[in-house]
Amino acid sequence: MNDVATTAGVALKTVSRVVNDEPGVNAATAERVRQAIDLLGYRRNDGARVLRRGRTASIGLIIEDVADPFYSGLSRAVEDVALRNDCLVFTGSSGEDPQRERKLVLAFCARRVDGLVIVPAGSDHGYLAPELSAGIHAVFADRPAGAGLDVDTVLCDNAGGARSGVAHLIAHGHRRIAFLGDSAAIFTAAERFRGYRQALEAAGLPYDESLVAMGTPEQARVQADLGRLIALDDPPTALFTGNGRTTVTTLRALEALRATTGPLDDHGATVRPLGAPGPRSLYPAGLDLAIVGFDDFELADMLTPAITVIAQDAAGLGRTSAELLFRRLSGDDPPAQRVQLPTHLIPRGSGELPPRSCP
Amino acid sequence: MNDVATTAGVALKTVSRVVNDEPGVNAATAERVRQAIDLLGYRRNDGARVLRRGRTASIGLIIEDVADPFYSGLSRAVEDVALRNDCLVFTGSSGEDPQRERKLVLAFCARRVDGLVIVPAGSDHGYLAPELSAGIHAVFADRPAGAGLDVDTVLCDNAGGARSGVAHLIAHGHRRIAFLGDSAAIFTAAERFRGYRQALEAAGLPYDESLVAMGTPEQARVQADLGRLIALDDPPTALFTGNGRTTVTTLRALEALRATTGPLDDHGATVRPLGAPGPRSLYPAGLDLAIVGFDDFELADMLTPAITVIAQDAAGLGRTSAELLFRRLSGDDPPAQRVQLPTHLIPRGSGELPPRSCP
DNA sequence: CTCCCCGGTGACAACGTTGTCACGTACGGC
DNA sequence: GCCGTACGTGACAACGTTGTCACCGGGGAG
Repeated sequence: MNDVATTAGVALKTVSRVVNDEPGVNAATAERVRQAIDLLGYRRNDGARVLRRGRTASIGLIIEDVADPFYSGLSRAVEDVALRNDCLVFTGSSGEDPQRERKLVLAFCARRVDGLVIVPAGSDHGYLAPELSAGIHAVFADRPAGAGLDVDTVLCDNAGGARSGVAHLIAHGHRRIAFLGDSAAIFTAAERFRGYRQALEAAGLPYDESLVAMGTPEQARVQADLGRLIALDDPPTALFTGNGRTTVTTLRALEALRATTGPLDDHGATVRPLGAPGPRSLYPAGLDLAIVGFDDFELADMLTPAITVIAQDAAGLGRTSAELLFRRLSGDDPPAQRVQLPTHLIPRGSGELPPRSCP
Repeated sequence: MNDVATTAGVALKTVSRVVNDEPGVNAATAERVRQAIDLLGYRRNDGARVLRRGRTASIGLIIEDVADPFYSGLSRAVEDVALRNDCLVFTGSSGEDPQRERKLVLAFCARRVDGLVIVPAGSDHGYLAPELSAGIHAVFADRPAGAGLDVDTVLCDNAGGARSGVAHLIAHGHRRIAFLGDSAAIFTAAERFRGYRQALEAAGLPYDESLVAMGTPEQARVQADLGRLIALDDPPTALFTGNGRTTVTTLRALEALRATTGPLDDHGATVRPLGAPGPRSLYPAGLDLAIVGFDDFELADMLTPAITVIAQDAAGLGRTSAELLFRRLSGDDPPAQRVQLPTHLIPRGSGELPPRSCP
């Protein structure tokens, strides 16, 4: 900028004015400055600008994993809102690791982002308190902040969604419904489990601990759990899966178990055209389970049978969080609020299967 | 930092030394400084640090859409490499819009990112030249830079992959193979189309323009094109789809066309257990097409039939690009290179279907 | 005893901006 | 002729760091 000023034969401040489209510069002078800028290939250093002005026009986004479709949808929505506010986005994946989350948050704060959208991995966010009181705004998305932090929070109706999914299975005649979910330490998983129990209770069905399997969505674990469920004296006729990853893993595990057992030949199984409603399984008893999954996923509608899901709105989560953040950044300062986004059930076939007839 | 110095009763510079773990500070003094830091909740302002030192320890990543699984895989890989180099990542989605790409790149440059990983949407990157000569390094991923820019580039073997996919179909007896791809203006689409023609030529098969349909992967367009293909006097017996999105859209379009035509009853169709090898279609002649798709996608293996694909390595693309970038950032300065990553064919069923027997 | 070196510390400028204030000129009204 | 005003412009400090250099006192070598 100094060079530009010298070249144009004006003072530093005049260049600054031209660069920032500030009024009060003679048109001829401005033109001379612009020529110097082009000549020297000058670009304003936003870092210095930020240092002087205080606002960085950037926000930090911390999610569990950009590569997960749920979070990448959320991510894109945040980015769009940010861009609309002339704001750039630092993105970081915590990978469900509270240490990495903390490191990223603090790194973003050291860069003096104006605000943060956080999908927390950990449950202790004490480390954020100094940053918040230093004026960095934070919004928690998908999961709430640890105790003692008074921040805006945007959640899905996890319990309600799970409740309606399980109720849907009950309405289709199921009485033994298993719950397969993520580790109970994760907020959303716990909430969905709560919804599961609420639905059972509302229908007057007993809660049976042996029908519950929660943990990391690894194929091996899920498959082992499914094996155990099927081997029960009174096995489940339906599954409720607690998130997209678990749903897919469960489908894969079922496929693997079927391959082990071997498909039945046509005895006792009804052949149905692909995609037709009301499919009946070709597989051994115990493996023809109804399924409802929490969270929609690509191609759920193209599987056989198509998978009934409780859809949550990842983009809505991101958009709402970002909008809340920018409202605060623009000076608005209402008390911290908690927003809950609705879910909705998409019946596709797998959730409408009746309990298998021949036990 | 000034406050910390005052509180601890030392000079500014001493605090700086403590904060940066520089040697030459008395242990007792350092301890006093650290207490003052904790007391005041001080965090170093990395913006100012950057201003003074020149390096920002951040890079910019521009992709087409974070929400697309291919790019989100790439994105995650870049992020991981960056984090390993203690570097933060600005992410931006261009949405295939050259203007937005340019805006994002320039915004990142104004923030003085150390380097850029770009999946270009446009083909004119003249605007980058000043930035490059200003010392910002750039690596192009997935698609090459516009003419005249001498930068590192990491690509997939698009032509080779498509060639092997089409050759696979030919090896399974197909002679009429349609190509459904993205707009020919997109580099990868053009390359894959080139591979398609190479494979035909290598097998001595004629190239028939009426078997080609390129454009945006919208359901309506793809469906119309499929309708046209099927209505040909000499319709294709196999499809090669040019990217993941197009593959999925094509599957959906086929499903829709089948629904229109209505499924056949059992006459002339062989019933097969789900997931068993060598499926035969239940659908009307003309709709039981073999398919090979470029780019793997989640659940491709769970569809009926499972979809044979040419897998490309999105994470590898991201990792390689980022590593190339960081090698340059660490001072290495070899001439710009072009890396090509291999693809590999994953046979799953849909690509091994023979041409339909009854025409 | 003198000299030199070294560990510990601090003063100061610089990084590239922008906000504040003040300067100088021209102009219209009294 | 004088004042007030408006406009165009510039000097300067400040943002929060860090690199450079200089200072001070103590201890070992000569």
